[in-house]
Amino acid sequence: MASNQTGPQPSKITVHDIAGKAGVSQSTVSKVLNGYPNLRESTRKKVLQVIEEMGFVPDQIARSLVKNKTGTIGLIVGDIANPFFSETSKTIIAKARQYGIDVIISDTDYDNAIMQKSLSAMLARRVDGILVASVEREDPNIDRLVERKFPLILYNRKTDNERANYVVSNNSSGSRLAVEHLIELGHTKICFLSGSNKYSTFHQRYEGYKKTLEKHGIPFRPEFVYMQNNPETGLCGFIHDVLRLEDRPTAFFAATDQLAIQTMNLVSKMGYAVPEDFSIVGYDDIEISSNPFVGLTTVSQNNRLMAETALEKLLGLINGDISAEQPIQIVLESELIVRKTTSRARET
Amino acid sequence: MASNQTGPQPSKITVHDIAGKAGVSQSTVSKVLNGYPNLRESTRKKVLQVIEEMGFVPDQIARSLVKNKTGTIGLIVGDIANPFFSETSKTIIAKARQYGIDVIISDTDYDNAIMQKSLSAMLARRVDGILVASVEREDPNIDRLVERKFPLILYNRKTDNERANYVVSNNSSGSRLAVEHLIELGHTKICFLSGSNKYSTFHQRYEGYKKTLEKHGIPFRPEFVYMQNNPETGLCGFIHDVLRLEDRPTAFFAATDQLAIQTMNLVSKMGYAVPEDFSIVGYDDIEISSNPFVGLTTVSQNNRLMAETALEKLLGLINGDISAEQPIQIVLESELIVRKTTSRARET
DNA sequence: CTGAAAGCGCTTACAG
DNA sequence: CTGAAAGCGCTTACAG
Repeated sequence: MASNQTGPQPSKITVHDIAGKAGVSQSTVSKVLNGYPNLRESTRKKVLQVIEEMGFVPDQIARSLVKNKTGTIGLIVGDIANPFFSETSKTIIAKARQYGIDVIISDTDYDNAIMQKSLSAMLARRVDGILVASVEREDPNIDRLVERKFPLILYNRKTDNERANYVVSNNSSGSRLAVEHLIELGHTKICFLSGSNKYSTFHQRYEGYKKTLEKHGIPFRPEFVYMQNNPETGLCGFIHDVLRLEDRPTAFFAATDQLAIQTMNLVSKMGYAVPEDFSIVGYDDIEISSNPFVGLTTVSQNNRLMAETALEKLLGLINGDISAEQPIQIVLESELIVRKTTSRARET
Repeated sequence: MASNQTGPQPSKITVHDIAGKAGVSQSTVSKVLNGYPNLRESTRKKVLQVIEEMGFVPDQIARSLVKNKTGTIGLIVGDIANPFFSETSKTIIAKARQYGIDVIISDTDYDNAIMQKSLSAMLARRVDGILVASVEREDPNIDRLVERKFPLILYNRKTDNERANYVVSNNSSGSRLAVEHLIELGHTKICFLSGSNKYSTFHQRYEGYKKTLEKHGIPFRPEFVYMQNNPETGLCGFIHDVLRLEDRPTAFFAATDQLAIQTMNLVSKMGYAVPEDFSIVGYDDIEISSNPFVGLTTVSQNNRLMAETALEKLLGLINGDISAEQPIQIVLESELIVRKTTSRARET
């Protein structure tokens, strides 16, 4: 009976208190709480009334312990300040709330060590399932969860593990859309600007770029490819170098809107005009891109659908509506949005 | 002994299993887990080894139940897709992780009903404390928590409740910076564009705008103020109306970068140039604003500091390092960042 | 239709 | 230095 140091904290009222006031047993209170059917209507009423009067809210921690289910899921993103992640998180959080489930969020900053820690913290906290928005193509921690058949859905990026559940968009065909648009405009010297190959998204966008060139009989040129692990540092140097080439590019296809916008900034600082001197296509259709001041031509993924699908499948897995035997593997199509950063190539 | 429907889920290993293998009692295992000092070094070693071997991770749910502490906090934002909220969330999530505490996130979409539900869900889930990034000036649910002295820190926006803990920036002086900059450039006909008055941020920015005009002997004109509850809908109409006035404004001070950028778009569509025809100042310094294509002059809050301070204070409250007797009320200063959307007024 | 009892997986006095 | 026991706040068979 130590005095509570936080002061007049209304000392927790429990199912036991309700039972007392209502003149029933704990079990009965619990049964009304859980919608148990065979209860006399009058006792249900009475209990409900006392609960209301005392403002009782059952303790989810205790409930979780016995039910072996917490009503929480984990959400792991690469960078919540990146619009793609925050927009999909918003969808997931809103939808989860509708189902009464809470989300524990983690931001890995694309760091494997943090990913691992987040995963194990979430498991220790007994989340019912996990959504991962950014994995590398190889990730042993994810493999372990897949093997255990722990409810897990990767979205946006997937691992190479063939048994993993994922909801991604068709990055290869997205690239094809972008590159063919450029080709139709008469461009043949097209640079590819991208993030690291260790992510399936960039890997596939890169493959799509190469295949599309090949399909149209355009030679692939390694010196036209920028695919740094650290996309922020070297872009400026790359652009300068590639523009110094005798046979320089007339167009840039960036695997990311952020990269596309940086490129726009760089070339305008160098005195060039977009799209007059260079056509630029991005990928992602983040919010800024549609801003009239930017007007970036880009490949748009259906973020909302991706996030909703991922959550829906996860919940299905959790409550057993969906069998965990067959991996869930969903590929969404993307579309090209033509705005004002692309135009006909000057020299054909 | 029902067969587990999820299959070869490695049936949960407990402190009891560890105790068995290590030849000690549960209590002892628990003691090494909790760093209890008086233990023979050899038994500690032994237990640690078994834990390692079996890959045992203690169940946080069970631990939370008995410790009456969950190691989680709640984070409530108005709109995670808004850069201000996602950037501050990132800071909070990262810092919380360093302390080993998990964050349950909620996005209210500025809806009071969702706010209330989020709050009670978090309490039921027994979070150790709550951070709220967007409250209205009046909020009875918050008042109740304040009265109970539940660990709670408001940041960015605060309620009118004088006992509430908060970390905000000085919105009034931020406005003064913006308006005086415009006045120095020779502007006297300055519009104020803002979100709803029901938020302390906008309320104070509005007050700052009015006071600064007054201080400089410039008459306040109600027709120059746009302060809709729904900022997205009516801006276009307002701009058109105000520009049709005989004595029309030469500058716009927007209480939000988003509003400022929308205004830039609107007036450019109408054929005007910024800053030649109109000067525009924003508030927030979101990422796009520094983009060379936008180059918005704006008031910058120290988001990172605000978020860090809020979390730090919350943790202090939770572990009792900070007394809950005196409200924690911190006001951070902001600065003006002059870029290229403001210039000298044409007609003086 | 209702209640007594056991138990979820831990921790914490209390004894020894 | 270590263990037996009680308990955190619920739910769930099992009896009746």
